Amino acid sequence: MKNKILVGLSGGVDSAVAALLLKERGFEVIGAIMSIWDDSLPRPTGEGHACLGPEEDDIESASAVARALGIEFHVLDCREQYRKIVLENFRSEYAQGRTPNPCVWCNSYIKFGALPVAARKQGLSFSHFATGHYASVERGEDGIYRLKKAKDAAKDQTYFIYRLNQKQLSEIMFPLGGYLKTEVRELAKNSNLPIHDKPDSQDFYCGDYGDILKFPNRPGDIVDKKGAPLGRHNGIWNYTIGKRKGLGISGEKEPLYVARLDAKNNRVIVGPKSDLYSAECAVENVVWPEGKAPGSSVRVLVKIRQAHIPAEAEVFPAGSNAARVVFKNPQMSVTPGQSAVFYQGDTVLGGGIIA
RNA sequence: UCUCGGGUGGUGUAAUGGUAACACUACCGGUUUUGAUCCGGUCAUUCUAGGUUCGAAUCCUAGCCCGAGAA
Repeated sequence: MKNKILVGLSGGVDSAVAALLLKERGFEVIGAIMSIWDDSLPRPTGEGHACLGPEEDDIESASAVARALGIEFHVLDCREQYRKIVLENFRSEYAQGRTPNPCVWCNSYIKFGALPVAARKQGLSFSHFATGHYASVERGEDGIYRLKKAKDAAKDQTYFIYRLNQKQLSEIMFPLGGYLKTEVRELAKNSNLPIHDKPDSQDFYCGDYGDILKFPNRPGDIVDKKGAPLGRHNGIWNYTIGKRKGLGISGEKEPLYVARLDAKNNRVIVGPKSDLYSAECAVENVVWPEGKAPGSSVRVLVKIRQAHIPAEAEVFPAGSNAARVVFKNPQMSVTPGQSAVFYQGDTVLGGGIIA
């Protein structure tokens, strides 16, 4: 008996090759793309490919891939959930002077949440759900599913999907986990997939974030640690901790970075790089993919943003959904709203949102 | 009005006779499935007008402007 696999297509190379590989392995494959773009939003002006944007082209690409592979293809409406969960979080976090990571929310609750649910609601039946993410899932001898890093360390996406739970992990397949990006492109090309030379998408949204946030300007001071005004801003949501560009403060001996966002007083606090290091941080909304929090503190490697080199740290669980992270060496730009993901070797042990 | 000091790119400084340096900002590009970091690149003929000199940001003269002081 063949398992039926639903593959989440994006219109890009990775998901296309994921579907290709599954098909070659003899699975019956169904393709689906989720629709998240809300036409009431202004059309982004920027160039390039982003997750959120008018999606006719992506749907067309995904459809072409499905045709090339000879598989079923469906468009699943996830707009409502996307708006409620991802965009809502995006706005509320920025409003509080925090820096959200929409990819984390989208993956856990839309791609690996609303999407398969919508598919089943539409009558599709499948045993597993696959995507083109660079990550791996392994089932241990103890029956527990573990999320592990991809072979291609540079492309590993576990940081974005650490919130997946046992139920989700049990039905997920990541066909690309053992491949390098270069190999994936090669496969796409050799199989004549129509999108083999499509550039990687990189952004969440390629327009002006203000279009999504819809916040009116709220000017305030940019100050140094002592509170001395150095410049002005039009809204603290235009800044994130560690940001250097765009401050417009000249004549300093060394570059200034955003050290803190003070939502209450509508101020951006800046300082030299040396002001950006934190020895520890509190993490909330913590999840433990294996099921429950460790009984005691654990030594792990913690990644506090995508492209951060994981840092040695000790995590002290506080109840089931909070924790305190103490870094061995202070880390730069520990940013509230971003995720801290805990790794033991290649395995994702848990993670949460930096408080 | 007088005296002293000073006027170099968007900002802060350097170069005191040999064709303008450094940092910051800004912009452009690269890296990056979070507009972060990081990396590369670009941006001044030195307040104005004369003069001295083979040659001046650097010396001289006048003007303009800024700061400090002065019945």
